[in-house]
Amino acid sequence: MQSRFRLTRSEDFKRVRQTGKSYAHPLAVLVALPSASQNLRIGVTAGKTVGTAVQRNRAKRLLREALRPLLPAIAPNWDLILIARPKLAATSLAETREAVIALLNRAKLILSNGS
RNA sequence: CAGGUUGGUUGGGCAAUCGCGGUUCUGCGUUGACGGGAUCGAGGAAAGUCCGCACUCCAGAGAGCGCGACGUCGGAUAACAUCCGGGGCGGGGAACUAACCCGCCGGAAGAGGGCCACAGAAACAGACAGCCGCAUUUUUGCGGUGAUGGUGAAAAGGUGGCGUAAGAGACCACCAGCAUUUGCCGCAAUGCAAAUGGCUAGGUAACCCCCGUCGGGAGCAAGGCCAAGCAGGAGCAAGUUCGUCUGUGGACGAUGGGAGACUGCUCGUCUCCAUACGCGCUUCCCCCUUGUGUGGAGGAAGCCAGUUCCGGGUAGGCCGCAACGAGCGGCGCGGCGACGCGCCGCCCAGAGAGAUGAUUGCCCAGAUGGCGCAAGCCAUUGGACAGAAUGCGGCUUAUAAACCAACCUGAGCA
RNA sequence: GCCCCCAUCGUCUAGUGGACUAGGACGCGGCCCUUUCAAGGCCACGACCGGGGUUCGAAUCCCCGUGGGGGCA
Repeated sequence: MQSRFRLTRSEDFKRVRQTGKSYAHPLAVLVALPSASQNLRIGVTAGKTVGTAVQRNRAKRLLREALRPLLPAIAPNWDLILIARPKLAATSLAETREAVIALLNRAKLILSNGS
């Protein structure tokens, strides 16, 4: 996921967190908000409750890697935030991917149900 | 060979595919939220933020006070509380003890103050018991005594003698310790030796303090710059005349005026403003009136004018800031060493919600199990602590395991 | 990232100039009182964040670590 498709500005995060709709999962939380722009933007975040810097980076990399093959199937015009939870640092990529797919399905953001 | 100790190095390797960040080059019937190539991309601790610097801003005539840090000697260094080499004391390490390791280091004689609970007579000096002398009403008073008892973490140098009423460095010998002087090795601390002195001086300065050295304060969210806007501030400046039309409110034109921009200046050109002042609008006060701020009269204050300049702070963007450095690697020289000097070569992460990940194969340590006398073979498993954010030098803390070198002790062989 | 502060029973705190077997309140447990409950009374349990050091002696002083909190024009 290239950086221009990420959420970067602090106020964007604030807006999505405050006005978006959130979906919870034991491993992560998804917050979604329809956006005015034509493109999908995704922010991945891990707070201090996840653990040390190594564990936070690990959690964010897992979420990005789990998200990467799903990107073409996700509906555009959305701003998304994925928030890591403490258990995520100790899980595998396959479990993370299942969690992300489940969250996206619940938010009805996956366009083609091919996979 | 066994055991122990210290120092150093590494911190899995190679390959393939997909993906990410920086720099740079580049392609185009499609200049894109486009594509392609090259190259670089975490650590020994990046961590804790405990010290020291660089750098930046603020303050400041100079100096001092205060506060803080440090304190054996010599050296290294940009600097340090760090490092190297030496010294002293205490502790650990085979209950002694080797290599070696750990901690501490000015001053309590030489300024002064404070504290030393409980116990004990007494904590730096005041006699509880005991001993001795004198007096005495025979059980007390006065005096001497730190040699004895017990207390305590600490009790007036120790042993022996002489001496005495009893005792005491009061005196003597030896020992321990202190100060001064001299000599020797050493740059020095220190050590060794001798002489002399007074014979004794408790501990605590990680209590205040004294002496010496150093430090102005804050920290890259420092700090600098930029576009737009806002808060705010400052300057300048009014209402000319004439004509036409008219619905009498005004509109248009001309002339002149004001402010500004362009320019080095003038001319010139351009933009904006004004002749909005009335039966005006807003608020307040007061009077009359009304079902009612319903209607009316009066008074006060404000508005009906713009334009130019200056101009924040936060958020945003750029710089600081990632390629020239207390830089890295190699070689040589000097030094016991920390380190320094010279030559050659190299350019080596840099974001700004934060780039290193995923999958697969082979190999390398390691662990477990099985087979084997052994070398070894097979299977399964499996890679510590941990992620740069202004940079650097240290310290401290976390860390699976491997390799190399040196030293010590013991045993054996030559 | 940079810079500060704090840590004492389950909770809130006192003690910080060394003497402590660490005090108090609420809570918890037991007993008494009451017909019972509450209130009250008595008793008990219960802590110096961890490790080193200085000192005769450390909650206190010094160093290192751990955890928590706060600030940054």
